[in-house]
Amino acid sequence: MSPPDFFHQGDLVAVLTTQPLGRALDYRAPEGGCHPGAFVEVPLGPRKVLGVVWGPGKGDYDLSKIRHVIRVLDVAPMRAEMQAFLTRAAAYTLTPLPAMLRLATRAPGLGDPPSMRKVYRRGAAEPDRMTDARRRVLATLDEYGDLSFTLKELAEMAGVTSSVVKGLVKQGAVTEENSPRDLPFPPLDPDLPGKDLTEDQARAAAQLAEGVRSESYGTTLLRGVTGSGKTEVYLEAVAAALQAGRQALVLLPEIALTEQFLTRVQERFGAKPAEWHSGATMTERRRIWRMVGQGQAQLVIGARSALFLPFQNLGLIVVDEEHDTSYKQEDGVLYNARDMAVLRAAICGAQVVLASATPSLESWANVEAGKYHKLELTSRFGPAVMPQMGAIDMRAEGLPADRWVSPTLQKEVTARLERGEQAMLFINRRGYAPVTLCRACGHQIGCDHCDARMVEHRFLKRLICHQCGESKPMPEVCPACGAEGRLAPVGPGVERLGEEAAAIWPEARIATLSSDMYGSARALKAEIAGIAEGAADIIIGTQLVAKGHNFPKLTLVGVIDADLGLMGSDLRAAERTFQLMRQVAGRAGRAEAPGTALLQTYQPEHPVIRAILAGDEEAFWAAEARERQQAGVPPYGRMAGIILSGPDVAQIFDAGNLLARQDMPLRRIGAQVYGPAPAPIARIRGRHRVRLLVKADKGAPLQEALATWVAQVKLKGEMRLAVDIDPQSFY
DNA sequence: AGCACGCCGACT
DNA sequence: GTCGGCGTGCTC
Repeated sequence: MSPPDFFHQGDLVAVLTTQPLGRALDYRAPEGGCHPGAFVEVPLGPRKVLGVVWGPGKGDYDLSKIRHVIRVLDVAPMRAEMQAFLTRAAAYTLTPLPAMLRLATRAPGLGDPPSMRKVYRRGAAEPDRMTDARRRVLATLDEYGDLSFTLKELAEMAGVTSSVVKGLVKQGAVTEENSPRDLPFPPLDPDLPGKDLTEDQARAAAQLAEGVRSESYGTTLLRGVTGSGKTEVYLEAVAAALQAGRQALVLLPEIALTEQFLTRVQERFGAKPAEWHSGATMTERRRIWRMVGQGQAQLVIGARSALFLPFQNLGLIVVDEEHDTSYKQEDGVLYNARDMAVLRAAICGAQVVLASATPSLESWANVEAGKYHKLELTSRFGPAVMPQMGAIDMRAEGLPADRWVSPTLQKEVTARLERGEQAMLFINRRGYAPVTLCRACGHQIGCDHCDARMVEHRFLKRLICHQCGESKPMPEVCPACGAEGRLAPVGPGVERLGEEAAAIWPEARIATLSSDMYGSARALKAEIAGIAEGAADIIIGTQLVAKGHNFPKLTLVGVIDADLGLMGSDLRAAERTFQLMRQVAGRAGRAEAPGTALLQTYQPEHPVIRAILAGDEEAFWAAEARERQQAGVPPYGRMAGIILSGPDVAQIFDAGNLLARQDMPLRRIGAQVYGPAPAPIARIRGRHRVRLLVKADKGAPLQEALATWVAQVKLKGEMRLAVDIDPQSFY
């Protein structure tokens, strides 16, 4: 029997709230009735809470106690496919459904009446004097017919200042009126001419567009080296979605990427898309949420949480830099946005494009298994070629302990500077030094709340814990033995490398780029743009610089410590190092000048280093796949992490041991439990952490088994248990 | 998540 | 006797 499409006043309805109750509660439909999926306000005890009409009521509760829905909110009802997506995502990640719903209602003031603001449209009168600027404003308004715009939008679109618009208002040529604050986004025009595509790109674009036009589910891995024009190609898929009247979503891993990206979108479609990210204001969030829900935002560019926006007619999801580990949410609801994108698309009949120069092994394996299509972009724009790569064997360089730039690398950088080119030194460590050591007693300054060492940030003049963000001023005396002036920085960070570079090349203009050195993402973007145009000779950077920025004058990249990340028990360490090194190397030689990438390493014979140097990706993936297959780990097996946390170590270990002993539900599906062991970071924010790992065969029903297994123990007090399906990070 | 209820020890 | 600690349970 299909679910009813309307509930009349007094009908029993099941309402799912964002309160952690674990299930929907029965209410009576309000006066005027409601649709399934309606966003409602319901009484819960003494409070009023937000909820969604999930379906017909179960009727298993004392009828006399059932209360009425207070009111239906003035937003588009949640679509059945969104309900299905949340339900399946909750089941997959073993997250309570209310927590999932919370992700989908992350907009402020959902229940508020629409707030007002001033908007501008074409008036009847003509201005007394026509100027160039005025003409542009009126032309812009005429172009969009009856649509109206805010002052800022209109001025920006016409390329004038707001005073021009205000002048026109005085003359009556433009009218000013109050209108709801949440306005539709300016329409995008998919029929504008795109950039010229190479034959390779055009072929890939055509295939993606064809997929989109099929209006059915499919996932394509779009692989192309840095600078091969992946963005232009998938923007054509976006164009196809818009032409078909469907919405599109582009997920990006870093907010630092969006400015460059928005400019490209604007060039392609003539207007800016909606931009959803953590830095968005409350007003922006509410507008995007509402407009997406009304189908009046055609394209959203966003961080992973944009997946939970209420799209009405989603035809395409692009996951750019799909291998990026920041797609895995690491606190709160643990989900991988790449996998959830595929799930959402499968439910609503949309296409997924996973774009990367260095795909994850998971995606590589899905292509091999025939689940994903694959498109390769090989040719590059212009004369640039992939950089030459070489290793610098640090064992032969005889470098003093507190220096990081080898003589060989130094010589190479100097040569570039003499030719007026740019060089980049890459190190994946923020701050000045990762360790602060007392030379008197050997004490290393740690965080008071975490089992982690504090990192000196000389630029901020503080010690910072990279786990919990706790910071304190740099102490004068050793906190352990009280010795004065004996604290010494150990190891390199990006700031310290900058200091060394300034000593080696006193004449050079050096720019150090680290996310914590700029007050805002905007300031950082401006800085990067300046550097790309040649405002610096030497760029010193962390991870940040590896992510898609274009530096046309850059011809040399020196990777200071290519060994970082090769070590440790993390099963993805080799994969991540491989991807990172490839990306960094891809920074060099994007314009006319050929590039070189040099990796400083103490283990030049390591398979990962050798694969990078040889540029032999297929060989690397094949070897890595073989190893994981033999070990039965993802993507050839399934894993889950269980983190028990609480204030008392003994208590969480007891709970962990109890769980490990009651492993019948897991044994039944042939899964094994390892642990409990202290989580690699055994204490975060004052809470101790213990971890169990579960390993199962690929086809095993892991989630159901985990659910029954975990339900056996009842945690008391402050103890918490979190299940992490497909863990990415092992520390 | 909140909030009430209730069962114990430490105070007026 | 009564104030308040927080462990337990409920919310349609």
